[in-house]
Amino acid sequence: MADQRDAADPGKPRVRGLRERKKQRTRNALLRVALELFTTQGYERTTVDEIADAVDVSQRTFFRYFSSKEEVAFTVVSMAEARFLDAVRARPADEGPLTALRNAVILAWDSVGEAIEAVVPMELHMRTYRMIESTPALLAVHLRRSTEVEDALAAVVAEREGLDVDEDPRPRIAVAAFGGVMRLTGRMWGQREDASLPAIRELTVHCLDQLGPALAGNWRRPDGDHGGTTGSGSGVPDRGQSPPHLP
Amino acid sequence: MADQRDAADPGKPRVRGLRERKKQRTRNALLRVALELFTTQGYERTTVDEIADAVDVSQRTFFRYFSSKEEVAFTVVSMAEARFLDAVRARPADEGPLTALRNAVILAWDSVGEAIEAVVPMELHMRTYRMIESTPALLAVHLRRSTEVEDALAAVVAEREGLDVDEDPRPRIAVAAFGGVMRLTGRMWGQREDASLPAIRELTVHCLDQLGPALAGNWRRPDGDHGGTTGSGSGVPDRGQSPPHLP
DNA sequence: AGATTAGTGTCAGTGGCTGACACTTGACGA
DNA sequence: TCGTCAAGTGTCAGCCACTGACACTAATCT
Repeated sequence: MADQRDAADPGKPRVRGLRERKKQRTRNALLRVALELFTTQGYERTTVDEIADAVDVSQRTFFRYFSSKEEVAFTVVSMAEARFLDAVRARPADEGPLTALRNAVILAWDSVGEAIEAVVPMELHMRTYRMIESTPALLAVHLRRSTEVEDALAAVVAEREGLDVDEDPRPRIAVAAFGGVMRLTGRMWGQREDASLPAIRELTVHCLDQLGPALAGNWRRPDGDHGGTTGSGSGVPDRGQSPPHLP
Repeated sequence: MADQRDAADPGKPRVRGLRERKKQRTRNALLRVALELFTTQGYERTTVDEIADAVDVSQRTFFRYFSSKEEVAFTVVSMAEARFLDAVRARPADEGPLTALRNAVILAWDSVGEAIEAVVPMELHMRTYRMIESTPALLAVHLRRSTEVEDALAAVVAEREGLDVDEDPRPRIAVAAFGGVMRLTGRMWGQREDASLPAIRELTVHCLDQLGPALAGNWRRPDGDHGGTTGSGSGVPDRGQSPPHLP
């Protein structure tokens, strides 16, 4: 989104005026205080007035920095999402869709880690993530935001494969399945003790590796492996006809 | 949820008192008026006062029937979800997970249709669904509700297969992938002209049938048709190793 | 008919969020 | 250096979703 450096910019004086710095400081203070309060008292039990008072600005000012109470909760998550999207776009064109997604998500964790740490301590972000997952109102928004990412993702995948997103449903379907697994991963991450970067990566890989098997026929035989899961009309009623006994 | 008939109850006098009937009438009036206003003026531009006034009750009364403005928008959707869950539970035990889900969703549409029509005209419900999909605040809630359904679904699937939902991730993953496709289907339905029951069924089947292929290796070959879509490790990257060149 | 109680209206108050307007304080040219 | 300009902020008034408390009306029960 907003890039730090300007066109004519030598060394690294990212200061660009007192005004700018003050703004940055206020914004960051609001962000940290908000997340701190959210994660300790709970999201609903924290009022915007409280956050504003703690930073010693008016409520009105809070809303000039963040368009809503929700937005501040997702500030850091947004950054991570943007990084991931970039990572997918950077994948070599010869990788298949799911391979590219998979590799991107694995690699992105590092870059994401840095970016986060530059704004809030990693530990605070993890607490925030857990809070989002366990607060219904925020979880709802989180899921909607995720589908927006998935939309962008589908567009990228479609272009890589030379398809039209609105013609061929496969990009969207693949991304939807992938997204489902990623959300599940996120949830498991939130419940875990070990939230280190390697652990996250491993968990991600583990879950993604089971996407294929999970969709294969029956699971009772350890590795029964039937040809077509749903595609080939093996155990499936043909063409949506012949509904077995009505209820 | 609330069942209509009592223990000792002959013919079909579902009246059980004037009070009860009045309540039912008020609730239904609030529901219809709300959906009508939402779909014509938009959700955000409709105030609870407006709804209450139109039914000639106080705002306070509205909130005694519906715990929030959102809830009234999802009343009918809830019913449909409940029907679908029942349909899955009713599937014979010998069907595989995805087959059962697929057959259930196909069959459920009929039963769902009746149930809806008993409360609001089908046409109003369809407009409502479109509104939910196109109103960010409602879409968010819709997605969260969907994941709750998916959770219940995962539990059912796990039990059918004799697995523990918290041990084996496959039920959740399969349901997540399925859910992703269903959400996509819902979205496509909302955008379509033809919203008839057969059309919905066909669309559903079509999308579900592509879940397997979409996850299979590469799509550039028109019908590479790998025997085991994803089950056989054909197009799927091998075991999560070898992340290509680091950034 | 009278006692009971479910259902409702009224009122006052909280919290998220917005528009309008006046004031303070960095930025910048003369 | 000083005044001008405008960005950033505080204050105030107000809308809307939602809630608790309490009094009142009317269906139900005895």
